[in-house]
Amino acid sequence: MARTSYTLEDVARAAGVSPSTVSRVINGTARVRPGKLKAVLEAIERLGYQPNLMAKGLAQGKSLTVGVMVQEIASPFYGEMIKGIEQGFDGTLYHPVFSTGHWRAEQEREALRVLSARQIDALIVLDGLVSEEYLLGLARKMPLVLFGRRVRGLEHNTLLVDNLQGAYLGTRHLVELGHTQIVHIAGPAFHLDAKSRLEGYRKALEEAGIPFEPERVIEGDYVEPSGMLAVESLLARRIPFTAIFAANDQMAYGARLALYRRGIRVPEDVSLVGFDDLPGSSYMTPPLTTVRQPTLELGREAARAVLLMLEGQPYEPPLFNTRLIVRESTAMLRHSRVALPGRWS
Amino acid sequence: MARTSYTLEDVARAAGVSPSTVSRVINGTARVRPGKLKAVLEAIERLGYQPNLMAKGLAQGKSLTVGVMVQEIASPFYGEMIKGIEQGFDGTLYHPVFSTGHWRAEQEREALRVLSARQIDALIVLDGLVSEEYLLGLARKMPLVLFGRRVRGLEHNTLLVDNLQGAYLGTRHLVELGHTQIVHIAGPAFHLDAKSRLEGYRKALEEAGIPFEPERVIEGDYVEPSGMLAVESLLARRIPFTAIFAANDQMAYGARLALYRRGIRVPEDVSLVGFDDLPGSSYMTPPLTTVRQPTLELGREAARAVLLMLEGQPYEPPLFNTRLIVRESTAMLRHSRVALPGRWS
DNA sequence: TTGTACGCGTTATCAC
DNA sequence: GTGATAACGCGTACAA
Repeated sequence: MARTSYTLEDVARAAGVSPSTVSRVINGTARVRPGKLKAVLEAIERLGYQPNLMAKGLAQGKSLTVGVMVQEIASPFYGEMIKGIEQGFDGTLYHPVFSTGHWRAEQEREALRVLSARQIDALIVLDGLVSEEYLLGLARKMPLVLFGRRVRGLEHNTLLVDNLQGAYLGTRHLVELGHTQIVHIAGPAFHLDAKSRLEGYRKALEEAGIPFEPERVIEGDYVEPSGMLAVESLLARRIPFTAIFAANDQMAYGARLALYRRGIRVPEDVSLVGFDDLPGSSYMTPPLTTVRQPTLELGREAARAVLLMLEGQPYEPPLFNTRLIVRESTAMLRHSRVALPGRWS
Repeated sequence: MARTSYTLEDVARAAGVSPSTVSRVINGTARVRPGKLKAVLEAIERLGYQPNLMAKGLAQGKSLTVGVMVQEIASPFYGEMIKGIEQGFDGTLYHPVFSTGHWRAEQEREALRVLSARQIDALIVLDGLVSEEYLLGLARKMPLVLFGRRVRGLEHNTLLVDNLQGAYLGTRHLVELGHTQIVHIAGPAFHLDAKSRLEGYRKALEEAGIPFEPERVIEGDYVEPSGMLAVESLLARRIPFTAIFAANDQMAYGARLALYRRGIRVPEDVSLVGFDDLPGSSYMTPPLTTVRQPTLELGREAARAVLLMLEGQPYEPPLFNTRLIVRESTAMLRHSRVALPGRWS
């Protein structure tokens, strides 16, 4: 295993100039005589020289690396965001480095520790439970972009989605189809999004003059099994319903399976609405009506925000809107098929 | 923004020792007098000192970073592998850094370039089209672990899954249920896995005395829409079938939707088998019978292999087995319901 | 056992 | 314009 790669000095020697000149050519830091410029460029080409980013980082006190703390790397939702973040850094000198928190404050801190040891220049935090003080402390040290949390003092670093409006749209869609017995499978109570979506559901009901009943809200944890359990619980408690609004698509998938197991048809017997519009939702059987959240764009915007902050430019985060995607899991309520608890349990 | 973090020298000063002693304490490079050791440890603790990995890397010619070239970061399949890789490096000093190739040789090279600029110490390559020579060249420079490809000379760096056997199991399952009109939605021909799975399908048919008919094989591209198109093409050409073996779960999802659209029931009219056992497959309607590939374990093993190679230890890759997961998308063939092309098109 | 001095590959600050 | 020279923060011979 000979020398693994060339150094700036090698290039300088090959081009017959000083290392500083080579550096200047590479970074465009200063003008150099055309002749030398050409010689340097050729030498770089010929040797296949690649700058060592660690050395560059050491010298400049930068790492050209942006840390991303994500909760789960293999979830369809975060997957899209990660993809967006990657795209956002594409073509720049910066590169994202990921670390996972698994929704546990302790692991999140560990993840952040790992990232900071790598001298990240900026940080993107997707959801999580780590304390606000901790985040505020980080924000003092480097550009920080937050998603899914609201922290006082970090308003300008936070990407917001109008979850309340989205949930309102989803629920109103069911109301417009004639449904009145609409249950809600909510997300975890400590989750900001979940709270907003519950509010949106409530708002749509109230607007339609349908009484809000707490027993019609089941709290899940944003993954499939909880959606399934929610439906089973509803059925076991003989709570009648003709429509379900799930706080995210994954729980809607779970709910859909529970209904299938009981022979309850979607959408003939029960209409189902999700939230997120995951890539798989258009392939659910039947394709899922859901509230689209611009996940990919959110990731791209997070990267864009970081890049701007890194340049010292001001950043004003936009409010992201959601939109209803009507597919085939929702249908007009037909009275002959209203859910009869007795029939299902 | 004051000084962002402490240096080894700060710790040395605080502990009243020399920087080298601090270094020795941190790396356990040599024994130090208990008194000083204690002082150093306390200083580290008190200052909250964290070593600068870039400087460390520069000094040792290592980056403690492992590059991972993956084709798609937001796919359920690669998502699981990435998760496994992350888990595999957890608790070690190494950290994975990802870059995506999108199944395009040019982008793959770019991704590899980006990674090598970061001085990665080792590389994990998941699938792809970049030339064998290129991979061989990389393997000469650093530990390399390959998945999804076979390259002469890199046999000991390659993680292999017995795809042929898996496809055989999936197809045989259909045969055992009485099916004889079994179509295959294959993966891209240039894909090694796809070829093996096609062979497995063929082997199971031949073993059962069922003639292999090329027109019953439709080539897809491993994503949902192609599975949908495959079924539509079959139907349009009035090729009768009572069972589908899809080369991966994502295409099975697409096929399932096409069947739903035509009112063809699964499994009553057509049985469906996939491959991979993605996290979502147990929530398909009906839950998908599929051939499980130990994706998470593969990721973990890739990390383990890299770690061993990094230590200069010999590595002998195991052959990963698949196993059939029978769920509800397959059923005994009932003659009264054999697919009648006339009825469906 | 411990400290000093140097080098890792690059950029930044000087003079020239 | 250009080239020495000194950092950047750490590991590591070497000397003590």
